Amino acid sequence: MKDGESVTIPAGSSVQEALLPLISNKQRKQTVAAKIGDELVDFTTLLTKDTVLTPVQIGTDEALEVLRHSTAHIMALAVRDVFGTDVKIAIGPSIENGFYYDFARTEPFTPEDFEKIEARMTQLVREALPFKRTEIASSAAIEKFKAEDEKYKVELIEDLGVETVSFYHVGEFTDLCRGPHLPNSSFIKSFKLLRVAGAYWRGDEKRDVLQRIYGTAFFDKKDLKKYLASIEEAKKRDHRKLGKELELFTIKDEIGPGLILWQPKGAQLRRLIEDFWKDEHYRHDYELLYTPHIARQDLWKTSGHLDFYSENMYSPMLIDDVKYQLKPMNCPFHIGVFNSAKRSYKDLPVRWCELGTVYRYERAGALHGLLRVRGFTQDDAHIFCTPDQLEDEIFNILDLNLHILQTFGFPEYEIFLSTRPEKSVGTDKNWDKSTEALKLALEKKGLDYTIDPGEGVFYGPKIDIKIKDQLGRSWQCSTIQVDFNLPERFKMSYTGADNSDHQPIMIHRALMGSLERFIGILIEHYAGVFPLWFAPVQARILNITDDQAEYSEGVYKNLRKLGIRIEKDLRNEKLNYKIREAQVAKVPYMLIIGDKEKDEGTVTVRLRNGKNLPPMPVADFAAMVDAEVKKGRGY
RNA sequence: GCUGGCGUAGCUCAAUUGGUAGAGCUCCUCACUUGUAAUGAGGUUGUUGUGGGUUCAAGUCCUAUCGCCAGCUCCA
Repeated sequence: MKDGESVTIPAGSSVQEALLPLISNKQRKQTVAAKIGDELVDFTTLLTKDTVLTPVQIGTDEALEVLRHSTAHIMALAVRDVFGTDVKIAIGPSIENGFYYDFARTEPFTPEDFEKIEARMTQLVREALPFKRTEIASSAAIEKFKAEDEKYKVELIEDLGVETVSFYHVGEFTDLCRGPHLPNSSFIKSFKLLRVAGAYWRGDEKRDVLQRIYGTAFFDKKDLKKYLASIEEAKKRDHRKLGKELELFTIKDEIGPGLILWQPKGAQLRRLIEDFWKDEHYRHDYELLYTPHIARQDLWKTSGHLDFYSENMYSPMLIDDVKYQLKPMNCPFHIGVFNSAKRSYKDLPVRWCELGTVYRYERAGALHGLLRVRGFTQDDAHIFCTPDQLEDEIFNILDLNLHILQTFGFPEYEIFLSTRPEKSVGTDKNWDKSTEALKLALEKKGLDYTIDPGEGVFYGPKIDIKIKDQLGRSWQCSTIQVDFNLPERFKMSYTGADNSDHQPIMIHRALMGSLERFIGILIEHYAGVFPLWFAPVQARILNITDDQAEYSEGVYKNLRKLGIRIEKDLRNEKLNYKIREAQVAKVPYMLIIGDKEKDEGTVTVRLRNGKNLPPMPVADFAAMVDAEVKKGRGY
């Protein structure tokens, strides 16, 4: 049979018995499992009725999943071989990019242990141990595991609440497992243990802490190499490392964890992003707001944050005996602006945006560079509109949203529409109508989306947008949320054409999410090599000898006046040295000035890629930069 | 917050079984006046995160605390 083809297998035989005679030798080496519909099964699966089977071959995601799951079992077997059965086993699934297995052991696993485990695994793989499946009554399985003192397995089976469970045996190792698995361990061509970390039994922090060993496996050594290289690449691009090297930001113990200090270059980068953001909002008919960082505690009572968000809020401070709290969100302030005047239906929609800095408590272990902080700036906006305006407003938000993300170099999206959860406020009619409006707006914009049923926030449906970075990792930045709750709590109203009061619908939205986090993502996406339009430094002047210092100063002042982000390196150093430093600093243009340029009133432009442009007048360089910035920024 | 690992100069790192800290870069000085990725010489730099403790002696051991890292957890 041909690759990818399906075949009907009569009842009574195992997948292996039925399938192997039908495929070539070459295909046998390539086939690791099979599929019945969407369900993965392995060679040992016994077919109880006539079934349509599709072989699963190396090269598919399913095959990788099976491989990694089996490798997890081999690792568990190796761990038992090396450290004995005092090491208790929990669960060992395949995950994105690899697998893990959770163990309970008194001593921690060390890097040296990894070598031992890997060495043993290599032996086990060579032995081509078959994976065998058996089914057994749950009660018998529980007894077996009780006898072996495997309490995690006992609990798993008890919670399953089924009559029979399946076991997989490989070598001396028997594990409760749904499967499927590889035919035998020889398919495991290349694997690596990556790290060990604590993990709670069943993710519950009140329960035992287990040791989780992470690893990965591939059918091809080249793929493993590629994967390890991509981990290295991610390390090189780590925004914490680049942020230090490029002098963008710093975090100081004495100031506090999760609090960012922007250095001049980082501040410049941020200003450019903020300016672009403000300009685009102005062009899309938004008005800008500024609101304070603290408010009376009563405000947070009214908004409901004290009831359902206080875990993330900092303790109150007393001002003239009145309690105030740092803001975790900007919305109540924007509502305050709305409620500062009597509004007419003719005023709607209002679109108010703010780069609002909020403070939220994050657990110490969650903090991470710019990506997870305690004080951050949301690129926030709130739109107040009538129900009829909702669809158009969502459409316009999507338009602005995608435009901004695209301009920053993110053309790929995953979009999710989350619908009403069980616990929620608002009427069915409102939910249905709003959810429909979100759908229509997405469709009108021609966007594919996935529905996340019941994943909406309690106050309304929402759209989340994930972007993909240069390394293929996805990040959720944008969120667009409809809110029926706050307008009610703050008694918001506008006068309709019928001269009676109506409640506006509120939309919360953030496009970049948090500026800090977005900049962290940008640093990693571009590996610090920013496009000219938002590079904190656009050019650096390098003179060759002191003889051109005065001319260079003039060029510097001239370009700075023209708004070019320019630096000068007029030190008495060799040109090679200065070029190296500018290169390491990832400066887009180096302006080299020797006697020739001084005499002709020009600069020689060296690009980041090492190539030179012919000498050009300073004004031409400024015009070139200007044109490139306009191209990148859009106008 | 939890588990494990870690904390030495501004940065990157070194200090044999405990024996009063060292290198490169940065920075400063001098010489060199240099044409496309590191010129040479000299010099400064630390309460070894912080507080206790053990010891004749602690960067090394114990303890508390702060912070960082990998995960877990959390992220209406």
